[in-house]
Amino acid sequence: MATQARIATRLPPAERRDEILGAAREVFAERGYQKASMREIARRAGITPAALYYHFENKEDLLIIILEQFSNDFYQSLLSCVTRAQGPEAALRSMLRTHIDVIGERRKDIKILVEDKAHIEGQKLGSIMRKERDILNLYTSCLDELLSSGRIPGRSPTVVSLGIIGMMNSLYHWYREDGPLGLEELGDVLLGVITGGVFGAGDVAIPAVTAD
Amino acid sequence: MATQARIATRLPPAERRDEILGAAREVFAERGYQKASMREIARRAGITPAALYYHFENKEDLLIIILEQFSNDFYQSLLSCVTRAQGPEAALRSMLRTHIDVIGERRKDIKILVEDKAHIEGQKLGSIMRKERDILNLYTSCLDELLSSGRIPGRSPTVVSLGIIGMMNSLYHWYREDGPLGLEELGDVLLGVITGGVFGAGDVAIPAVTAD
DNA sequence: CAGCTTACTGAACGACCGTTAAATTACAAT
DNA sequence: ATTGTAATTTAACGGTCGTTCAGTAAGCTG
Repeated sequence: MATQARIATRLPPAERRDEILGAAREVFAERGYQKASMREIARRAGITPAALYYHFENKEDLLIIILEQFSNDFYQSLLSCVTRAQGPEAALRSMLRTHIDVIGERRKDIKILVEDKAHIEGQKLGSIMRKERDILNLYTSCLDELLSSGRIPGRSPTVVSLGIIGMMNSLYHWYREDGPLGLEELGDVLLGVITGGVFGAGDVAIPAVTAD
Repeated sequence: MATQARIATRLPPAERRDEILGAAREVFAERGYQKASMREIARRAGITPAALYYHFENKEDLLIIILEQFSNDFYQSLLSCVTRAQGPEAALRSMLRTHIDVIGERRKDIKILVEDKAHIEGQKLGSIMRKERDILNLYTSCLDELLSSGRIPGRSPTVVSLGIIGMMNSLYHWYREDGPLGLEELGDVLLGVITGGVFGAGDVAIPAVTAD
């Protein structure tokens, strides 16, 4: 009811920026970018709409910063899987686990990335889509290696990667923290399907060299 | 430049309705429901914004009708796969193929369903989500049968189904009609991954009873 | 041709939106 | 205490949106 304190407690720009970005992430994820209003973002950040424009250029700027931040983090997480893993097979497994973890931890971000990236106009969209392409390439080069060493059948790595990413990302639609299955169990199931298929046993039954 | 003919040629309501729904489908798919304007829909339908309200209640009404139509069609297509197939395994394969075909033919509809259904408020949303649940159930009961007859490993059919649907639906994001691979080839790859997994041979290598 | 219904138009209303300019306050340094 | 500046507010502009309503033209019926 009360419209809060008359004036916002003054904050160093870095902190205020973070609070605004946090509020924007929430509102974007809840309402979608188009329906999200600057007034609502400001309200949640505890400041006036006009104050947003002291810290950011405009609404699209908020979206861009959120998505660049997230897609970079996401890429780095997956990259470190490849770096640390011994061989493409272990790398693939590690990436899938990490992918699921990231979606669990940052569901709002991935929803915004998938559903609202299209509303970015101009060159900034390119930079984000390039990062997405980089993520795709992490999967495809993994599959390329497995393919050329004859450990997987000859299917288009790009299409397989896109399919995998599609399945992983679909998690944000239906995963509920209070659901019957935890993230790890969901990971077991999806990882099993991707590695072994519906009819295969998944992790257990892979006729691979590097099985544990 | 020219704002078109002064007055729209008079049309029987059924035809006009279809034209409006077609225009709405296009604009919703291109811009997203929130950014789609009634003025733009009217422009493409060749009539005045006000005329929309002679045929439909409001903007949300357009969305609801489009999505109810599509989700019903979608459900019926998948249901007929189950009906016609002999046994759950053939049914699953048939459903996957049909799923891919539907996405190829009605990419706009599925995009609207996935991205904009959340903007429907009230009881109508329930009816659409119920149809989506029905679609999910077609997959899960298929997997249930396979599970209870011991032909697939014991993974949660619901989670597997959601994963499958997620992978299938992701097609609408990246499938391009003028891309290097046709829909059928994409279907081969995805069906292979789902049935046999990344490491398995897919269709070919299934140790199943009803193989063709 | 007259009259009635049906499909559509023209014009506007009120609401909300992103954004900006100028005024104002909070705070650190002096 | 005073000043200077950095952070925020107040107030408003221009624009677009969904929607409404009174009027108008089209086309069938007699």
